[in-house]
Amino acid sequence: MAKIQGKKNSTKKEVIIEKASKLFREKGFGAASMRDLAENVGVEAASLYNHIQSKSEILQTICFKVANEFMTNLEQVESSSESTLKKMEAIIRLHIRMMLDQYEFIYISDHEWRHLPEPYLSNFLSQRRSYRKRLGDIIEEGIAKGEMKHIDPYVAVLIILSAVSGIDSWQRSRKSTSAEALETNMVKYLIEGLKK
Amino acid sequence: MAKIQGKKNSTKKEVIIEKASKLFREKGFGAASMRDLAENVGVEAASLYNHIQSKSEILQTICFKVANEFMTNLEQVESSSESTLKKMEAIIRLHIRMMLDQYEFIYISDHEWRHLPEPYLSNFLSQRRSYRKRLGDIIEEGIAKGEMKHIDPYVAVLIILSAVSGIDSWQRSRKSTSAEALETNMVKYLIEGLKK
DNA sequence: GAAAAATACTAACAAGTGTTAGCCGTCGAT
DNA sequence: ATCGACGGCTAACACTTGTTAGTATTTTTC
Repeated sequence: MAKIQGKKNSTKKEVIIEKASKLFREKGFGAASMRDLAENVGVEAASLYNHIQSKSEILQTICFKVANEFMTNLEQVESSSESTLKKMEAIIRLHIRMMLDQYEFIYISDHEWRHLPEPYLSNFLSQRRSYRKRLGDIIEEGIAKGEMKHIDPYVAVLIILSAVSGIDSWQRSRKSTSAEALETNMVKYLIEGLKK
Repeated sequence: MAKIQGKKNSTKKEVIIEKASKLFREKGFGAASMRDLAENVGVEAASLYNHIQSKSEILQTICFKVANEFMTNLEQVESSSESTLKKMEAIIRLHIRMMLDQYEFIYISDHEWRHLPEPYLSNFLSQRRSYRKRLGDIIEEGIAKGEMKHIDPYVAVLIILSAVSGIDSWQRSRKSTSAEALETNMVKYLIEGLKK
């Protein structure tokens, strides 16, 4: 029953989702067609439906895979016994690294979630809201403990998340700056801005 | 020859572009249809073509209007005789304010430029590259003059532009934080991260 | 090797896409 | 009063969309 198609030991469904993520990023979810996708997979459009149920199921899979991964990692950080600054640094580094090596998935989760059908859309947004809230709580704690400067936690979260998400416009022109330098400099900037 | 339709003294073409910007933001350029737009304007789809030439002409108009506005303001700042820190602060404040009161236009210019047809796409991207380069030059000068901490200028620009662009996800949930507080806190964070 | 399950294909659907042609009414200018 | 431009309308075009039915072909299981 299992199939070992594609390049490595991955389901055809996984291959489809991988190709789709590349396509969705390039053209946007709305402008990417199933016939486009089929051609990239090397198959006729109708054949895709033996592995997936609909176009938007692909989007759902990608968005929630990313959301869950971030959520899981946040819980791990939260339950650690580091300082609040170290916690934020860990989260920032994680975001940067995921952006670097799961670029396509994260880009789509960041930019194409608008096209999720209900009730997934509401679900996704509520998960996102919760994530940001919990990041804000860490910063609030950091301020209370005197480890961070007095700043609106929500604005700080906004800046941090937007900044790492902006790496997408670096991805193409990765000429001058290396990945390590990018991470180092970003952490420097973003953490210095928090420190008291 | 001029017509005084819409609400204020604005051309019908301007009304169309305004409605379109709202629609493109909500559904994305690809998913927004001309019939959708027509309905919002209060007219049949075909009638739109008495005022515009194509769907993508609308996108071009919006994208280049925004790009030119930013470019003009950058030139003004560049030619001033303020310190490099003041220059960056002025630019950041300008970005935030434009994001607040020209939200729809800027959002589209930020997120939907991918759908520009050539040669406008290349043109747009080159203008964007130039803008970032010149911002980076200001920061480089700030470092050389000892006003800013040693940081990769390109990364700093990336962070700043992404952060202000991220205000879009604030726009909807503008409950807790006021516009002034948002600006104050953002400037605080972003400038503190630069200062030596 | 036969039976069964999985997955490919072709053809087609109903709906929606941007856009054009051609027509008709409403104005302001001559 | 007439002309001509303007801007609205209806119909239609040529295509693309996501998706389904039905059938053939390949692959797995026994």
